[in-house]
Amino acid sequence: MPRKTGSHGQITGPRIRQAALRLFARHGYAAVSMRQIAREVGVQAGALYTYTPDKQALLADLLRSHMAHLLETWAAEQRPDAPLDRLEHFTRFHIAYHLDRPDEVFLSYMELRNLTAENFAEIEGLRRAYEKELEAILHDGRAAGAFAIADTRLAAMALIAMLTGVSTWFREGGRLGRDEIADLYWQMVRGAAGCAAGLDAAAQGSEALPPGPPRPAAALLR
Amino acid sequence: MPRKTGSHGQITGPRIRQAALRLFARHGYAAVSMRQIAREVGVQAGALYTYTPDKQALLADLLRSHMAHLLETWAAEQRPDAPLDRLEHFTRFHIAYHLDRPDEVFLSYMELRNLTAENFAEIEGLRRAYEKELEAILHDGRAAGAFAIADTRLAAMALIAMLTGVSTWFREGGRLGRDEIADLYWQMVRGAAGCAAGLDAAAQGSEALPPGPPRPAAALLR
DNA sequence: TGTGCGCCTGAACGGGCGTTCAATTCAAGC
DNA sequence: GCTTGAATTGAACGCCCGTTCAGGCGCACA
Repeated sequence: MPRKTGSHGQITGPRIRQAALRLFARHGYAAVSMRQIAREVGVQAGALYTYTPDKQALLADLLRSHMAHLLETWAAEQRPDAPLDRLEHFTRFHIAYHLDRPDEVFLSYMELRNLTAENFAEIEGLRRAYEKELEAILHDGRAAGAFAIADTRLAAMALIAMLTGVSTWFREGGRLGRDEIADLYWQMVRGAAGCAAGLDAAAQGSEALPPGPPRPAAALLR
Repeated sequence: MPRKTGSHGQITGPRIRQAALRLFARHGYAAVSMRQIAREVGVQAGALYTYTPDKQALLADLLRSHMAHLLETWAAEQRPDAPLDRLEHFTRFHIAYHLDRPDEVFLSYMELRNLTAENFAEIEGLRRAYEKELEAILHDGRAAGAFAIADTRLAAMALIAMLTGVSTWFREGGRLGRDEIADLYWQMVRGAAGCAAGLDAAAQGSEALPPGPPRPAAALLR
């Protein structure tokens, strides 16, 4: 069983996945060819098939491992007990995780439709599991009287959509830093959850950034 | 100038746009061929080029007319004066408009990256204009002391992301009706804006759908 | 009834697609 | 230094792509 140390297999495999992730996220699954991916890796197109059975499996693997890693990372977090703290924890975790992985996030939201039915069902299941994590927080918090939420399922979908949206406009080095953004989103999430402390804290927030003088709203983000 | 009444030009043109919209939204711009569009219309591929200079212009036209129509429709709305009413009006308008046009919405969010730089700049400008409409509401409302919003630009992006997200999970005939959905989203928007009346109304909302007994959260939407 | 033209066909163009595979390279183990 | 087998090449397969264009059809007008 020769050829172990000098073997490129341990290197080329990840490089292919990395190149595919970048290109799929930038141009879309259907618009990227296997030859483009191979060129990015510095290899001929045929070599890709040592590492993936086909293009579809390459996409499915990327989405599956992104969702699995998200769930694992979330599961490994230390969780607070109080309803409000749990919600804040989820909010800040979600934003930080998504800001760190713009390509993965983009891919996971855009390319679900390019999965075969079987792969779609699997990835969709992982996404549901993540949504259920937030829904459980909302549900428990409501039962404890901490949140005023009429429908926890819809609220979970709405909040995740709001939070994930950050990665569509965030640019490194833009007007707002990561911590600032997390603070601002948390303020809105708290309010949307109808939590009792929301108003006071929001008032504090708008003191920190005074509401009176209309700051120039044009030269904004990106 | 013969051939007027029996001319198919008035029919085929719109049919091409309609077919392209449906197919682009379902499968993605890059994954749909001109031949597929033509087949859907019942015509040969070459005939498409009587109505569009190329595939890119077809996409750009669809996105441009969607955004333009959105802005026109919004401009034609009767607008209330009070900050809270303005925000509610925008919220319900946005949800109703987007629920009625799932394909257009999907396309406008997914295919921006497939536009040429020139087309992208134009469509992006229209989208900015729409975002500015919400931002103005938030800005004025904050100045009037009705909202507790630290950053109106971020808040506008966050709220639009949240509201637009409805079209990713809404299915006709699902668990929640349109009016119910609009009510629930409005409740969350009001809270996120930190508006003073938010808490009371949210409490009312969770009376209407009692928070106590954990309703089955599984057989949910779609 | 003939003419003009809007509309559409159907074939063709050059090129890129996903995938396969025999042949080659080359380092590790014997 | 020979064997072995993983890694990779490069050519080939059949197919579909976006786009062009000469030609023909059929209706409104003269």
